[in-house]
Amino acid sequence: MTKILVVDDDQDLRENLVEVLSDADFSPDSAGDGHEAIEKLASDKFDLVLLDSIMPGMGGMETLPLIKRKYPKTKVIMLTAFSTVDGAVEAMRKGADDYITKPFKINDLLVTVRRCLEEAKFVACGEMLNMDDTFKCLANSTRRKTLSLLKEHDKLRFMDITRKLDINDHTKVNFHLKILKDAALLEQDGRKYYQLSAKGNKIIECLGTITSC
Amino acid sequence: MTKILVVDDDQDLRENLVEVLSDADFSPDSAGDGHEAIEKLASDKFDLVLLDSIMPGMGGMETLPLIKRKYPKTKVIMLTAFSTVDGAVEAMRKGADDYITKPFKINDLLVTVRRCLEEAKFVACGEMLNMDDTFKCLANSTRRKTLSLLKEHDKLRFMDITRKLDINDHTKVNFHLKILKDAALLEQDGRKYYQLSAKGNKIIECLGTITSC
DNA sequence: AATTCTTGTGAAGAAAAATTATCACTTTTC
DNA sequence: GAAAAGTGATAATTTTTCTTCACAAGAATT
Repeated sequence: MTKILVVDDDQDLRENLVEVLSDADFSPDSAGDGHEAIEKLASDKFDLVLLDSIMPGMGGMETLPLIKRKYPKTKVIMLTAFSTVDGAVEAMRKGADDYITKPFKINDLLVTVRRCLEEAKFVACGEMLNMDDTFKCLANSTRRKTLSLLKEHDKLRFMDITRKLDINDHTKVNFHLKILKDAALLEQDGRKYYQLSAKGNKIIECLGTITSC
Repeated sequence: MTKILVVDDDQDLRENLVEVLSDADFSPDSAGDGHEAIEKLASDKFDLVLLDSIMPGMGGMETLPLIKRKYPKTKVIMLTAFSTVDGAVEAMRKGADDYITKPFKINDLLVTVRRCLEEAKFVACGEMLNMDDTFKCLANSTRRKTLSLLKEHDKLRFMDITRKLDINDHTKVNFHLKILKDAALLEQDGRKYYQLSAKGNKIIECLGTITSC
């Protein structure tokens, strides 16, 4: 059952939303401010949070980055009464997955909620890919260098890679290229040029972030 | 030199922005619509794109996802005359890094541009140096599980980890914990509780991103 | 107070996996 | 036809992981 946490200081709205979400076959819970939301999230796993941006105590704008840091997979939709473009942009920059202004039609909210969850599902299925191979691949510096070479020069041939890596034994490079290919981090086009796959590209992106800490 | 591409159908604004950006020590170029922008991006590497959302031909909203798919590292700031919350949210969802409504003060634009570029610099700076231990660490699924356990429950004791991993031989867990400690991904407090180090925390965050591609 | 159980740590050798070196071969290019 | 590019398989080597034993500190039990 998909669990949704409703965070709003307006008790009426909260109860109303909980009821609507229940009717829509979700499993909702609610919190009255940011602190309570953090507590609920710590004790229970939620798929999505509906977060009011302005609340007494800890508001949604402060809570949002905390939630996203600790539970990046949990989707967050911001709700707000006073809608400004700046506010919306700020919320999205802080990691909100969507943004809805009050008053809203229940149906619009449900549409947004479902869309968010669909995206989550899409992401989750990618997780099925065995990450083990991916990480095993990345454990080797020759292979990491190969990936970053291919990031820089979009396409390279076998011997180009060998020379750029400054490795005299070309069969050794071949060995590593095969492993990279098996992990689907790179692929070959018709002319035997090696290039990063979509997955390889993403990985390389993430590598940048990791490497800079 | 930081290269910026200004994409707007209004020639006056375009020339104006190019001049301002030049004065601010950037290296600007410009395009009159989405197609032209794509062409310029293909032939030249840009660090940032200022993209008008509404243009004859191909508008910014269509161009944005194309740019972001092909050049994920290139920052994109959307510019738009008719500002609606929905429009801003849509742009951010499509991968814009920021959003500015016209008319804007030149200074505000420069502030936004510089902030975007700072973030880019942070991501880009890392070369793959002495990350070897870190990646070797992550290559093992037991260790990855350990890290994510510690992400969930902030602190854990040795035997807690052993049981949660469902491993009967505790010395095996000890072996992996030592490796994690050596790689500075986790640390122990005075009461022998294991917890993620700052580095470990960052890695775990990245892990989330990697896992979802 | 002695002992038993649980927790926690370390280390050496065995087993498994990853990496390298070597050889053998095909295809492409000049 | 010779040189270079490219691929694959196998044995040797190195690294990683697992197993087993050994030991110490603290809590709980007798």
